[in-house]
Formats: sequence, structure tokens, C-alpha cells
Amino acid sequence: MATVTLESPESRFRQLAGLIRDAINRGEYRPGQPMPSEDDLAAEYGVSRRTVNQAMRILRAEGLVYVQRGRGTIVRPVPVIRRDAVGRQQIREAGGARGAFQAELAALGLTARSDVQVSEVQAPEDVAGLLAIEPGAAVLARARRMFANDVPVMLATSYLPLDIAAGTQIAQEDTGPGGVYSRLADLGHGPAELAETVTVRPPRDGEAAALGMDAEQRVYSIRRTAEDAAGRVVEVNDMALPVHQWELVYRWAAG
Amino acid sequence: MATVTLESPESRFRQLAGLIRDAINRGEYRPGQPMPSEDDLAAEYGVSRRTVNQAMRILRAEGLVYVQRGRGTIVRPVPVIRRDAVGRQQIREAGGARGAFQAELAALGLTARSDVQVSEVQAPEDVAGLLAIEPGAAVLARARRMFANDVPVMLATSYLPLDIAAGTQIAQEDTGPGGVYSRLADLGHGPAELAETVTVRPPRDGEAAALGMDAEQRVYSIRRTAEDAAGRVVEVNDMALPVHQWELVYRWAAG
DNA sequence: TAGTGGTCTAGACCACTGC
DNA sequence: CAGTGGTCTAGACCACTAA
Repeated sequence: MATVTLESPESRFRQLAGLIRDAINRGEYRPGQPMPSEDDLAAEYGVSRRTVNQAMRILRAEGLVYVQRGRGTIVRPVPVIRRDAVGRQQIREAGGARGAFQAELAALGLTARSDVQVSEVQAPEDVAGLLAIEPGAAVLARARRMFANDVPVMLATSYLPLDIAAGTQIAQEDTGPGGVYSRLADLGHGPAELAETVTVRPPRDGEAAALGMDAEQRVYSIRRTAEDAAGRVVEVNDMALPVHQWELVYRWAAG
Repeated sequence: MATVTLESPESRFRQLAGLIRDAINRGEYRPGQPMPSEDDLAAEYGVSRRTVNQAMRILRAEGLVYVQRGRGTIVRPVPVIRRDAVGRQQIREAGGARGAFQAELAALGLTARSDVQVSEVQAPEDVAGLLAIEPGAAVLARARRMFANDVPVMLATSYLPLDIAAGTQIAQEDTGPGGVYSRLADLGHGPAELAETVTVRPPRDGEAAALGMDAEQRVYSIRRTAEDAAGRVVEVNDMALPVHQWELVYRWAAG
């Protein structure tokens, strides 16, 4: 095998990354299995280890492989999770068992698990602005970490105004059937309008560790705001999802 | 100045990237202006040029700077464009002057411009599937390239079934007021349901050149499908947008 | 011709893993 | 202890730009 090129216009490390990427996609290197060592690849392709390392850096950034220090480079088993932002609300409304996240993963044959940490924190400046709260005032924060087959795939922190949520089941870890949105509805602040703003950025300090990511990889940074019927923003939810693990779907009626 | 660290846990090139990123955000290096040369930075921070180069590679990947070979590294003027997928349909419906794209850019004080290339092509396999067309059959393709202040910011190729679009104004470069969707409505196939699937990936061969991107940067790959009232998919639109130039907004009613 | 960034090699040291 | 990837330096050559 070995389409041993390495001349021409494209830099060697990019060509090499391409060759290895193709090999992975052909199934030549199997998901969950370690790749040959960088020294071996360097010998095989007739380049320096530095060049191999640079090529692997590309594949890592793409989420195709990951490294276990001291052990080797492993091909990532890549179950891309499809997140239907609109549909998930409907599942929630329907009282979907343990939430939309679990339903999404179940459809892929994955097991879902999640953490929650509830606390009162000083509202980040922009969140305070959206919630129309004094800058620096306290809000209820629900910080969740979600796992698929015990691999972390999402961080989500939900901010809610204290005058609505304090002392309610929303301030409990378990928010009951239908989750936070159903409790908001019980309190007369059921979300009527939802909006999500999507950007892509490098993981922040904590996030890279919490999501098991490299600094060169990227997350979707999604900010959702929920307005009740009166037009008041009753929730701001900041999410971080590794881009190589997710696909986002939005649907709406024309007109 | 010069918080000249470079010890400790984080690799030097990452620390250096952080320092330079901060300097840019502080306005120490100005948008549109060249940075000091890599040799100068290497001397200033006491590292090798290789390390500076690696740091700059990070900033390039983030879209913060770009390189003009032989000239230098320039700080990118970064007007992030906000794309409201739902609102843009409404603008279109309202017959918004020259389209939603121009309206979006006008709000940022940017000038919009775009190319169109209309042709009949063999449908890509997955597109044929969505349009419920014979694999390999011909479809109408409208390939657009959009510019903001003459900087390319988006590629979009729209695929439409020939039995609907052939011989109509949709096959013309200028589709008239309201654009393709209004013409589809005239033909009794007005879109009723829209869906967009968002992923993030490296630019493909042609895209990197057409969008003036590095291979290490990323694009949003957005596939929109439009269904008419009968539930038939009447358009598939594949878009590529550099992630560092865009912010995506989706809005919907709860329930 | 001088200056700029892109890339490559050779060689080295480190931290971490697993035997 | 050997093997793995992470990173750094020194030195080099290239293509391209601008004077």
C-alpha cells in the first residue's frame, strides 16, 4: 500500500495527514485501536518525526484521533450526535422520560448520564443584561455535564432569576417530569419564545479538561434564551459542545 | 509591557499565542496593520522563530490574523456577521430590497456583493436522495459566492429539481423580487417547512481558496432543505461559512 | 536584494505509561 | 526501563513581496 507521495505543492505534513485520514476512513486503522507510533510512521513515509507529529496535530484538531500520553495515539470512535433543537423541546413537553438528551442518545444506541450542580452565583455581566437584573446580582445557576457512554459531550449552564426560581423545585437537583421548563410553566413563566445563538471557539480553560479536548479543537458555543409569554427572559443557557461530536438541527415553518 | 512569562505548565507557543491574542484584543496591534515579524517577536520573547511560528498558527486558525506571503502577518479586521436564519426568510417574504444577505450586512455598515453561476449538473448522491430524484440525474444548480466589503464570506449552492425549475426564472441569474422562494411560490411549490443542519469541518479544496481561508480554519457547513406544502423537498442548499466570520441565530416558538 | 512567513530535518529533553 | 507523544532549538532552504 502506502501511496507514498511527498513532493509537490502541498506541504508534507498536510499530505501525510491526508493519507492517514484516508487510511482511517478506509478502516485501515480501527476505532479504539492505537495507530503506529510516530517514529514508525516517520520511517514508513520517509519524513522526520516532527513532520509526522505536525500531521497528527491536524487529525487531532479534527477530532479523528486522540492521544493518551505515554501510551499512543488512538483512533476515535466517532458517534456524531444529532441535536434537534426544536424537536427536543417537544420531547420535553411530552414529558419524555428522562429528558431530550437521553432520547437523542438512545436513538444512537448510546447511554446517557449527566451531572448537575445547583448554586446561586453572581450573574455574568451579559447574562445579567439579558435577564434584566442588576449587574453583579445573584442568579440561580444549574451547571450540567452530559456524557455519552461515559464520554463527556456537553457542558450546559442555565441561569434563572431568583425571584422566579428561588425556593422552587427548579433549585433542586431533580426538577421533576418535564424539567425546568415545565416548572417554569407551573409558575406562570412557561417559555413561549426560544432563541439560540451559535458560535464556534476554542474551549475555555475549564472546558478543555471537562470535555477531554485539545486546545486546537473547537466547541459550539450555544446561548439559548427563553422568553415567557410576557416577553420576559426567564432563562439563559450557555452550552459548550465539541464540534466533532455534534450536528445541530433547526427546523421552522416558512413565512 | 511584555508580561514575559514562558515557564511553567503550558507550552511556550500556547502561552505566547495567549500573550499576543491579549495584545490584539487590547488594541496594541491594530486591525489591518501588520504585526512585528516573527524574527522580532522571537527576539522580544526570547524563543526560537519556530515557536513564534507555532503560536501564530494558533491565531491564524482562530481567524485573528492572516498572512500575506512575503509581506507579513496582518491583524484581521473582524466584523462578525450575525445570520438570523428565521428572520431572513421573513425579509425575503417582505420583498426585502436585494435580499436578506444585503440587509444583514447593511446593518453592520458593510457592503454586500454576490456572484451567481447557474447550471445543470449531475446531482450529488445525497442531494438526489433528498430531492427524491434518480441518482446521477440532472438538477438545476445555483452556485453563489457572497462578499462583505469585497471579502468572501460565504459559498452557497442551491439544488432544485428540473421538473419544477427548468425554463423558469429560477434558471435565470436574476430571479426577481423575493428571489428563488418567491418564484417557487409562484409555481405552486412555495416552501412551507425549512430545516438546517449545521456541522463544522475544514474547508474543502476549492473552498479554502474561494473563501481566502487557511486549511486550519473551519467552516460552518449548513445544509438547508425546503419542503413545499405537499411535503416534497423542493430545494437543497449547501452553504459554507468561515466560522470566525459568522454567528448563527435560530428562533422558534415553544411547544 | 533584503525581508517575510512556510516548512523541513536533526537532535534533544521532558512527562507519562506499562512492563 | 523502554516506548510514546509534546515540545523546543538551531539551522536551513524555499517562494513571495517590495524597494
